[in-house]
Amino acid sequence: MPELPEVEITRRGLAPHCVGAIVTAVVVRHRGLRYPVADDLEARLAGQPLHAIDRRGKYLIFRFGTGHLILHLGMSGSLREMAADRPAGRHDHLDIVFDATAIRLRDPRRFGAAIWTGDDPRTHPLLARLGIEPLDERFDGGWLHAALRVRRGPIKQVLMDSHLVTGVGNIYASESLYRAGIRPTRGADTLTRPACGRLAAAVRATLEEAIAAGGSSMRDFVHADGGPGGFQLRWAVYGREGEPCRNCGAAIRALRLGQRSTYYCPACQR
DNA sequence: CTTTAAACCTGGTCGC
DNA sequence: TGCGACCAGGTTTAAA
Repeated sequence: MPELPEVEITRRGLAPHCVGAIVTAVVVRHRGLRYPVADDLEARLAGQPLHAIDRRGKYLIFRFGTGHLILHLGMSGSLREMAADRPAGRHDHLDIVFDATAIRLRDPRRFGAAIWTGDDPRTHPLLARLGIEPLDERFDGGWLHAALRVRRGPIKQVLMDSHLVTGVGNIYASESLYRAGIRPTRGADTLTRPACGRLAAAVRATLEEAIAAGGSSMRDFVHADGGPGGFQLRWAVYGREGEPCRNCGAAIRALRLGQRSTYYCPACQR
């Protein structure tokens, strides 16, 4: 479900409800996430003040008094703030309770993760080697051009490598490449410096627009308050095989790249 | 070192 | 209606 914009929207939606509050209880209903949820998570969190919620790529980092809870929403996860006594559904695996309200993790496919660490979370093996944040000002044409020089393979797959650039998922990769006028199959090391400038700007603009629109139109995405993701944004190419390009009218094409659906306009993207 | 495929898991959709 | 095949926003891990 979530790429970087959805994770960021979740972060912003949750923070006002719980930053500064103290954890009164933790409920784990299913410990079988991508990694087993630690048996002592409840004991670790109880009584802890929540100082902040940060984001690194698609990971959320909850900063508590004595350590950090690293959460990932995987493919189908969502986090919502709600009344603590609201009945839990089949896929509601984790609650962090602050008096009368709770933050609830729902994740049908259970590709998500909830990991406690007492150390600096940025040194955690899952986070330590993540690539540049695409919204970081250092992410620009020059940076991208230098990075792509040594990368083989289709630009779309390279763009989705979280150890190069973190947060760009399958949908936004297709959308950004369309915006930049670059074909997903183009060899990453063949992109010119100007093309890299267009691509870096396109990635940034696509992500920022999605955040501003409040979560784009992901199928299952729900806001931290439970409202729908807002359907203000429509994809330019994603999921539109056979439909006309909004720029030139050509039929959008689909192909598979690294076992992932990929969409592009054969006329606008070279 | 790089690049690619398999694995994790549930649920929805489509064709027969 | 049922059943199997296939698809879905991610990322690690193992294999080549």
